[in-house]
Amino acid sequence: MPVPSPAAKRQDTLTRSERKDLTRASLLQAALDLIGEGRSFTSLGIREIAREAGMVPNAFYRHFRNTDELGLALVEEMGITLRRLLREARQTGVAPNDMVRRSVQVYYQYVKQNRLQFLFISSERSGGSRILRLAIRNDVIHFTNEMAQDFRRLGVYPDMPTSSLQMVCGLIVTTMLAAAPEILDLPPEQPLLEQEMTENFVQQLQVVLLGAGCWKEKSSRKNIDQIGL
Amino acid sequence: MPVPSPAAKRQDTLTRSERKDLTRASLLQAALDLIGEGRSFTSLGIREIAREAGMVPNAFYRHFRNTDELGLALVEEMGITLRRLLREARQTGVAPNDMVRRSVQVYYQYVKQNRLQFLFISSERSGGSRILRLAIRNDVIHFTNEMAQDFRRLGVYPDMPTSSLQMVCGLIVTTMLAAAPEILDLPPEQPLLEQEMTENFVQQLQVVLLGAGCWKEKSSRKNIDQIGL
DNA sequence: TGTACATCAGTGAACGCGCGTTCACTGATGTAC
DNA sequence: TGTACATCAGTGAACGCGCGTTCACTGATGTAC
Repeated sequence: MPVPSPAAKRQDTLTRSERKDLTRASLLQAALDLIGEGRSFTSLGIREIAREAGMVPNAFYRHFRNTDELGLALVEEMGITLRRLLREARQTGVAPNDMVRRSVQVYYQYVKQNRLQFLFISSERSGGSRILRLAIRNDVIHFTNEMAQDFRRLGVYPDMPTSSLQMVCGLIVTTMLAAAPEILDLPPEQPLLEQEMTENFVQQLQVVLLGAGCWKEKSSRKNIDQIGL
Repeated sequence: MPVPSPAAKRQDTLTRSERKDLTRASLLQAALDLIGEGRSFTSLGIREIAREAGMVPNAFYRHFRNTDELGLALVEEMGITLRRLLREARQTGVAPNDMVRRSVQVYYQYVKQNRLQFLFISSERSGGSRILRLAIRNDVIHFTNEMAQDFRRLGVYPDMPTSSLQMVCGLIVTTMLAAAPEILDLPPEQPLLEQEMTENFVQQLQVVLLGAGCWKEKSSRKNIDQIGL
């Protein structure tokens, strides 16, 4: 009879609900892994996910009623990931030089490190099931508002009304999220392409921030129209 | 025996290949219709599309080898739609007042009128099959470049180098495309929500154009950093 | 112009397969006494 | 602490169904003479 390894022994001491949580987590991970293999979440089936997680198909029902419900759990995970991103960005602080470039680099690394989650968000944000789409959009709005609060707290654009600050942050978030799928589709080991994309991204954010700096409610519109567009 | 109606008679005079083109078009329309019913393109099947088009499943193969090939045909249609949008915007000309707001209204109407196509682009732009995704991204780059050429021709930002103009147009297009799914998910008959969304959209574009107006290659970066972000 | 033959868009039936869902079950974990 | 029972996460088998794909076909349209 084999002596149980420390790991096995540790597993043996888990309670039933702890084991259940582990299985649930492995279902979530299985779905993400399948997405990582190029499948789209919308096309995943219960049997497929259960198989990838190494269990019998109907065991799925002990954890989720259908794939949409599993999707909502993934959205929740993503919410946590986004909040973590903001926290990290906050800790980077308001550096004096090249702030935008550094933020872009942080974001770039973050997207690559959380590849599967960003793949999931990017593709389900406007495709697939309506329930999932709205849940993601809700989280994105949340994220945008938190960013606006951070701006306020850090004294960025101190004279700007809150609603305008939210509008500007919405624009930044849109730009960020649009960049994610391009980052993820980038062929690996192509530092030149990578640099070009990053540079483009940096410049776009600079344009937005510059515009926000000049922006003053209604009064500025006339000036814009005079620019000639 | 019934006298053939003028329409039927006209149909009778169609050549074989003309009839084939009509069937093909009805398959494309069937796919779009199913998307309009809330289905995502990725999850559509050959049998489903053929059924919606009123034909036997295997007739599908006379026109496309698989759903991806049909998707590429839809992307091509979309390319035409986008070019039409640019042409219409061009004809509107460089009006002196409230240019941005008017452009947004044109775009808003355009998205609603071409609802199914924009639903298709929005959801397949970053989800689903890689082939489709890349094809759409290619068309979007094309669209962006054409917009940049229009800007140049119309003398908008005359001192800006072409690469920067493209960067700015990329930002505008990103913002436009991000707005599409929100426009499409808007509950109907809610003029207040509609107005809020439009207003937000207008302001975001104003910020971008304002920023582009101040933007001057490398020299401006220092200023941005001094803003405090 | 009329006839005989070729083409080919669409049909109808059939196939094997993986799907979602159900059912009765097993046996380890948890609980009450 | 030990025992008897309840709970319930995961199993194994089965179901009916719609899927993609194949095959031989039909009959109107097109072509060659």
